[in-house]
Amino acid sequence: MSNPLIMKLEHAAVLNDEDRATLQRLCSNPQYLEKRATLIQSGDRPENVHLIMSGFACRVKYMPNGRRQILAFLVPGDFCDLNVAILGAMDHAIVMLSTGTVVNISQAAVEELRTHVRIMPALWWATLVDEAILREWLVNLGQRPADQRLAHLFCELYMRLALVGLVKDNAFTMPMSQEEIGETLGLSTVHVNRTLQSLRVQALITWKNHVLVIDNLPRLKAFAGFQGNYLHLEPRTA
Amino acid sequence: MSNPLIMKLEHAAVLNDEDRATLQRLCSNPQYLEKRATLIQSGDRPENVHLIMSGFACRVKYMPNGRRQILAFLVPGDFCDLNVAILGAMDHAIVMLSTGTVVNISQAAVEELRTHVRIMPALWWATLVDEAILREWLVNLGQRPADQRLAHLFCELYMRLALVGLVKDNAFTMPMSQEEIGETLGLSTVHVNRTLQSLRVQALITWKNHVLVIDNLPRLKAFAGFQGNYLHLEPRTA
DNA sequence: CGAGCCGTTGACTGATCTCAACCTTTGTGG
DNA sequence: CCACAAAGGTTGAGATCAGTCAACGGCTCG
Repeated sequence: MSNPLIMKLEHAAVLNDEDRATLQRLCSNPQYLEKRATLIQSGDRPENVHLIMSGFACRVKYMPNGRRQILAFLVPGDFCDLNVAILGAMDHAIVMLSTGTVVNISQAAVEELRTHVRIMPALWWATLVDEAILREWLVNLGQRPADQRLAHLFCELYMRLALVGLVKDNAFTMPMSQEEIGETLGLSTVHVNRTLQSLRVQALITWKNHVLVIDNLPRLKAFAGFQGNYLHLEPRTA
Repeated sequence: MSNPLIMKLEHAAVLNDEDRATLQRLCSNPQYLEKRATLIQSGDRPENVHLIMSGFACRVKYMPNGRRQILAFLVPGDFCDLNVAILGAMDHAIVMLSTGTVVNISQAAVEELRTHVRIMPALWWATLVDEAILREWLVNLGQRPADQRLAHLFCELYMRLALVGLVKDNAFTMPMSQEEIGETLGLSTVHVNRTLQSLRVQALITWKNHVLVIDNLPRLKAFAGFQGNYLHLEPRTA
């Protein structure tokens, strides 16, 4: 057993066994979902909160011209819409990028969760880290050329997936297509393809069968200009 | 008297006179700041929370090559670092884009503020709207060409500034330079300049002496593909 | 009156996009 | 087990949006 939510929140707060049990109890009854399944539509006022247990999902906005922009990757341990009750309605959709499992948590259970003194700040920490990631993605689109943009995304995923135990032998599963990477980074599919080849030629990455291997993470980080502080993983001194 | 913080939060929650008095009390003793003054450095663990009362500031990340990406505009009524205590350290800086006034609020006062049942959710609403704006900026950089990108930014500023009473006769103050707009939208200064001229020629905007006039907002919105729902200003039905 | 910042313009370069074709892998039904 | 279709990956050629460099003009402020 290894619960990605618990693994993630352990980085935000010191939890005790009771906290862990509370969180574990939430995660029963996961629901199986296919790739491309829409978890939440833009405009929805979901009654349940969704938590990714396995597989990848993404936040996405659809444009009038038929294109779309992927706004975030949601990996195991990530909430999709924890705070939607505060905002009222979703301003974007949530879509699966792979098959996966998701648990539905009622608003009442979320409210109950927020009464736990160590869990509540950890949940807000997760929300604020999501926002910090969003800021770094803006830097990525605004300032970095395509090759560094790809490399930076890979570094971030490496760090985030390592956090929940999904990196093994410097490798992790990348279920999304090149088109979806393009929709994430504001690049055309063709250019993503050529850029990936360039990264492979430079021996910065290997990508085959939806598995990404990063043999030399420091080198990839240097290439991308990756500074991981925005993930706020350093133990925080009181 | 018109307090931008109160005006803004009235859109998030129903406040009573006591709430308004509490908020008003916070905003005494504003500090005057020059353009380009750094409010907070990246890495700081501020003891005080900063609230913009007049003028513009921005969130910004500096790149190793000397460039920078502006991540958000902070306008009157916006908090700079309301939740920094949860994250531990700032992952970006806050810099003034114009002269302005800012109030410093101690962490203790913020904690006290969060005990008010109507104010607390309004503060989280403000944080989540900031995140929603960030998502839309990502769409802006990832999907829209330069002219629509500029137009979209102007539409958003119009809406946000109208909220705090800073739009008069379809016009508002735009204190930032073209270079700073470029740093915001991931465009070169030269290209911002040419794109602005193009918008002027199309009679979509007028910009002179740091005042932006939008005579026909619906037309500008249509041009930009602006959908304001991400600002979450609609009155929320319970 | 000069310095410096900001805005403007022209010429050239280059990163990325589009379109279109073709190849490879995967999944499915016969 | 094969045949085919569909999806995803790859390649080439040409177009274009946006960047760079460099010069110049006009304010503003000391």
